[in-house]
Amino acid sequence: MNSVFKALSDPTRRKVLVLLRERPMTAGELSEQFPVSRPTMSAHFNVLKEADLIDAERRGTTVTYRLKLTVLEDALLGFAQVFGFKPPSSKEDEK
Amino acid sequence: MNSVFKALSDPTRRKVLVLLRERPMTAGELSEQFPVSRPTMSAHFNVLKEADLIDAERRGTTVTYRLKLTVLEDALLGFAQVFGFKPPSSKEDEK
DNA sequence: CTTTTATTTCGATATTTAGCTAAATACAAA
DNA sequence: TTTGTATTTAGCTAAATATCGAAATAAAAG
Repeated sequence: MNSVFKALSDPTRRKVLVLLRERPMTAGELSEQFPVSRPTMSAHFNVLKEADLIDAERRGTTVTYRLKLTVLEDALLGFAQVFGFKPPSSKEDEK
Repeated sequence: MNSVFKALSDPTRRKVLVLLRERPMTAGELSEQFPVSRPTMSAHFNVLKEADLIDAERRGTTVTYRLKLTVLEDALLGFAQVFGFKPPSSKEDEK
């Protein structure tokens, strides 16, 4: 859980997670969204992998990253629960 | 919000927040709970103050720190909501 | 006014982190 | 098998962070 919070402490990495929320994306696609070099992005992907927040699958020359939602959810909600936070009710819930 | 996640990235600081969840505590009381020096703890308190997660009140020679729950809640649940996490239903909720 | 107690600031050091460029690797295609 | 494309690794620097002991500050007590 420490590694998860460490991973979340960088805004670039948080944004990567948000992007992956929609669909898996390749290292290249992700890198395009940020004003930093590809090696730097690769290092960020590694931190996220170490924290088990994403996983990687190689297909030919490309590597596709996928969000591991449950790990993120457990860390975030687990910590939130310690403080007794209730989530805001969304429109979705009310349907 | 970046400063909040930065603040949460250190286990000592997360534990300080957990301790303050029960009641406000002085710098000294908090420091006793950790195997680091008082100056180091003071630096951690500063990071938490910068992130607006705690506030300080001086009474005589002691300084009492208090958790600012709403700031923590907004950051945590705000981020969780981006991912559509629903919090686990607690026994409390069901009462 | 001097001493004691609680806490913070200062100054130094060690470690970690984010970033870069250049080089290496892994495949696919020609 | 050479070339091209995608990505990672290596090696580096600069900046940020965590830590310490010693000194400074703030307030109360004697």
